[in-house]
Amino acid sequence: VRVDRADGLRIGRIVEVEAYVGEDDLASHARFGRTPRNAPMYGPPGAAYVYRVYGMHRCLNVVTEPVGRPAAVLVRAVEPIAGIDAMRRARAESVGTRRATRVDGRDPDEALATPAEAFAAPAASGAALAAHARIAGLAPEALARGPGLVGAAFSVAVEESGTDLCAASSPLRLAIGDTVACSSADVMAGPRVGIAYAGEPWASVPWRMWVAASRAVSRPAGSRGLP
DNA sequence: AGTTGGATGGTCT
DNA sequence: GACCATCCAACTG
Repeated sequence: VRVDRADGLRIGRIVEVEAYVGEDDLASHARFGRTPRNAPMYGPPGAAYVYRVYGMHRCLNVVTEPVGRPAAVLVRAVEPIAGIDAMRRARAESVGTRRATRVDGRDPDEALATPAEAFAAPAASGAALAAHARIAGLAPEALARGPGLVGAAFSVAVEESGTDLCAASSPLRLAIGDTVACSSADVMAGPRVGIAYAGEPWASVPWRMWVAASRAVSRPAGSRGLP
């Protein structure tokens, strides 16, 4: 995946995904049929489906099936390759604006006007400064190690939902990388995360897949620190 | 190292 | 009005 934003190019290798296929998949956003939000899932493959979760995080999906059959793959983790500083700034901005709002009671748009200011955050609260320092110290593999973190690191916007990820003119797109190489033996599969509500068989079907050797794969809460 | 609760607002019943 | 395809900080031990 690669994104061309104002502050430069960011590129990463997708190392973890989850598949959501069809309206009968009770874990899928398409389980209620077509709605304004999930409409891109019913559109042409290769498009983005971006949605907001828990009121704050953005998740990036890739539409995968022909028109009329709703399906998408959630990008759960990305191994940064280029634009790592920009990813750090984007991560700090997303956390910094939230903390500035909550802690200082300031308007987020005024509190941290630019990504650079967000990263430096000289006027931010102690809590915001701590968050920025933490992100500055993260290993590159930890910058997009989770679906919400991918959205933050690549500054994915819900307004980009439905855009073509395969067009060279798109700021956000998929591209064939240098290290495509991955035999099926290098890829592990297991149940999808955070969808227990769907019930069986959907809660257990092994449609989460990840590159076994990658250190950028997400970890369950409680074992999130770098080894 | 593992668990818990808070943030936060669109989306769908 | 309830529910999240989540992350983080603060807490326990």
